[in-house]
Amino acid sequence: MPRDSRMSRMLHVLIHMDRHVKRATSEEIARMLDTNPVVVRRMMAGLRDRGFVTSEKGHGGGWELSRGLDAITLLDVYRAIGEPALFSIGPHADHPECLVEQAVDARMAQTLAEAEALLMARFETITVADLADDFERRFAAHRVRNGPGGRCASGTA
Amino acid sequence: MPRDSRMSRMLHVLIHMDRHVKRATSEEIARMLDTNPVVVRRMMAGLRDRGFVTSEKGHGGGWELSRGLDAITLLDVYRAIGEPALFSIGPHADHPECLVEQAVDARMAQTLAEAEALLMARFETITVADLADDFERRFAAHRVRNGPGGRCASGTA
DNA sequence: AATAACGTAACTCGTATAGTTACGAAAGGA
DNA sequence: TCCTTTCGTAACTATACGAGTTACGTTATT
Repeated sequence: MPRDSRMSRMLHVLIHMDRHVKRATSEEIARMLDTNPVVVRRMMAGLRDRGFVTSEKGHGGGWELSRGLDAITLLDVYRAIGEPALFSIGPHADHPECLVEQAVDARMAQTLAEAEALLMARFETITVADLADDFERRFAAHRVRNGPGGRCASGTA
Repeated sequence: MPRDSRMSRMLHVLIHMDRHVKRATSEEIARMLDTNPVVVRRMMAGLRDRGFVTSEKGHGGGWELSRGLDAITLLDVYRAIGEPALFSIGPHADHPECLVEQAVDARMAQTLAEAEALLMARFETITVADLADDFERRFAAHRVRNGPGGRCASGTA
């Protein structure tokens, strides 16, 4: 399993906030993600700084969406969590002056950059609302199979 | 710097073996990569198992290319080192039954798979000989700037 | 005031590559 | 035969970074 799951987890949270909980504390979100409130605050700080969610302290506080899911792209979320490294493979400058190493690493960098550009282009096109629609389709199919039930098959949020 | 540099390093070694050293011990290769002979043997074991290089024990032993660089693609090398994980981002199954999580992770997986397919297609197209040609062009330009000199600007191999 | 919540620093944990040590096996030379 | 060179490999340590945890401060509501 890849080491960095922040993007996936933040998307998960945003959809739950839109569909199910409206305002949620870090504690509640932590239960959705099966983790700790501190991890949640850390991951969501960037989303707050960029205006996708707001946080309120004190009684009745918590997190709230500050715009519609159709106004948040996957690229927005990727940037909000700090644009973490995409690839786990890459160069390692053993002898930076070696022209062989330079040639190899330049091609590797260029090739990875193409893949990165593709990913960024996709991320820019897909909104969180698109993912929420995917969820609705799965949910409809789920109701056909299992009959009417809770809003989330997991019962956790 | 990405954590896994095996592919880049193996490409570097293959080109040096073709152009400069023909037969090299793990010790010599370790110096090219500024590392340890054991690390070299570990990384090259897969290349040997797939027939791209041979290893000989004892006096006068070492590593040797067993085919031309134009018969080795980047995909061959990627596979030979064990097809390591490409991406450092991805899902994290917190609540596998949650339909929201499923929807998010399915899209993420699909998008990453597209980028992976692009990379694999590129890797399949590019041969190590292409990288060696890149090196030759850099070397020619280097000689124009600095006059005739050693075969490798680093002097390390 | 007391309580509920976020904000954040600082530390530990998990995991995978990289690096190191140690030792065995094989090949060739003296 | 014995010694040296070299690969093969297990096992351990070092490093890096996201994730998880603890602790404590701040703010807002009751």
